[in-house]
Amino acid sequence: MGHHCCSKQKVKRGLWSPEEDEKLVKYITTHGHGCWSSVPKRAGLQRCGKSCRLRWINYLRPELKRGSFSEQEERMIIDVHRIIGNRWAQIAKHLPGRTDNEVKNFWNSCIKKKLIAQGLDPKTHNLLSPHQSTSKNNHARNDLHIYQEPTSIFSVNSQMKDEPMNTSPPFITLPPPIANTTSTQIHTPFHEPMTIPNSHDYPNLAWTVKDQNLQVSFDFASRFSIESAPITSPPIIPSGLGFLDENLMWGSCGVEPFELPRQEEMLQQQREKKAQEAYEAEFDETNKMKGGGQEMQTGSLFNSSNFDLDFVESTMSSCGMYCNVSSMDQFAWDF
DNA sequence: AACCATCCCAACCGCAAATCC
DNA sequence: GGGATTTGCGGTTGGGATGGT
Repeated sequence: MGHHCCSKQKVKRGLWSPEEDEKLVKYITTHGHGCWSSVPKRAGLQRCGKSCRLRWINYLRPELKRGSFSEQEERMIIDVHRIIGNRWAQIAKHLPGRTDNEVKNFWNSCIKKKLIAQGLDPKTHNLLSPHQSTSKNNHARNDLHIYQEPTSIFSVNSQMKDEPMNTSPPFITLPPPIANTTSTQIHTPFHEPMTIPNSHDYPNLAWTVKDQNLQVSFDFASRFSIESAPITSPPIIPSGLGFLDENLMWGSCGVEPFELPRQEEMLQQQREKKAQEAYEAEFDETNKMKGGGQEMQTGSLFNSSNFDLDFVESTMSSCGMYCNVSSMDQFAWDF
């Protein structure tokens, strides 16, 4: 069984020796890695390029943080995993100095067990049914105050990921939003506490908003937010669309959950106004055509047969947001 | 002390996406 | 455009470390 990248050479496998580490570090710090498949030869190592890459990324990079995970890190992993599942590389991006492998190992060896002990299914974060969890486990759940009972939307999310797309996917249709009556202060890692309208109508709604510079997830149930990159452009959420991962989009309760950093405020207002105008203009022009002539009403459910998903994508992209709805079969839309 | 079971994590594997030519 | 190569990812494994008997 050979390696594609180095089938001719005989390659060493298994644990790396300190000498090999030294060679690799020395080579990469002076020359950079370049093409990984050429690294072993140039660095004088009898390894395959893939192995070198892995060793560097997971162990030798100077920016790596070693040692055990902090409580905040653990919490972050659980929170993000709840939304995006086993996407370790994505999760690791929220934890500076940690690798996907490290996060995955930590999950498998530690967090998974904790969740099970707390009566939660580590895959779905749903409560385990009584026959799945022991009485001892149920008892342990009493300690659990940070994990809310998981939401329907997460169940839907995981089902959609697991099921082939040619089956009829589960979906939710959100009722029309009710006027906001109260508001909630939430803390974000990137600016001062913000006020958002409460989401009483959709207490379990979660979403991820993405653009090139920002990825924020917000879960109304557990009230957390995360940041993966500095904000340099404003998040704009036209007409209350919410995202769950890049492939899933759900109508939201029609609130814009983010304020911008003060220094961005002016710029943001301009962008938002412009984007909103563009969006409205485009919508006015095309909604009848694209929407199959149907009147779009709050809470309407659309699918690929009566609505042009490209239109959604282009609309979102005109607002500077990344969105891939091609795998979606249907979604709800609030106006 | 010896044996065994379990845990943990570095490393491997196969696959898919991205990139190159 | 398409085959070859490279890169990146998630699942899995092997073996050393640790704990229990």
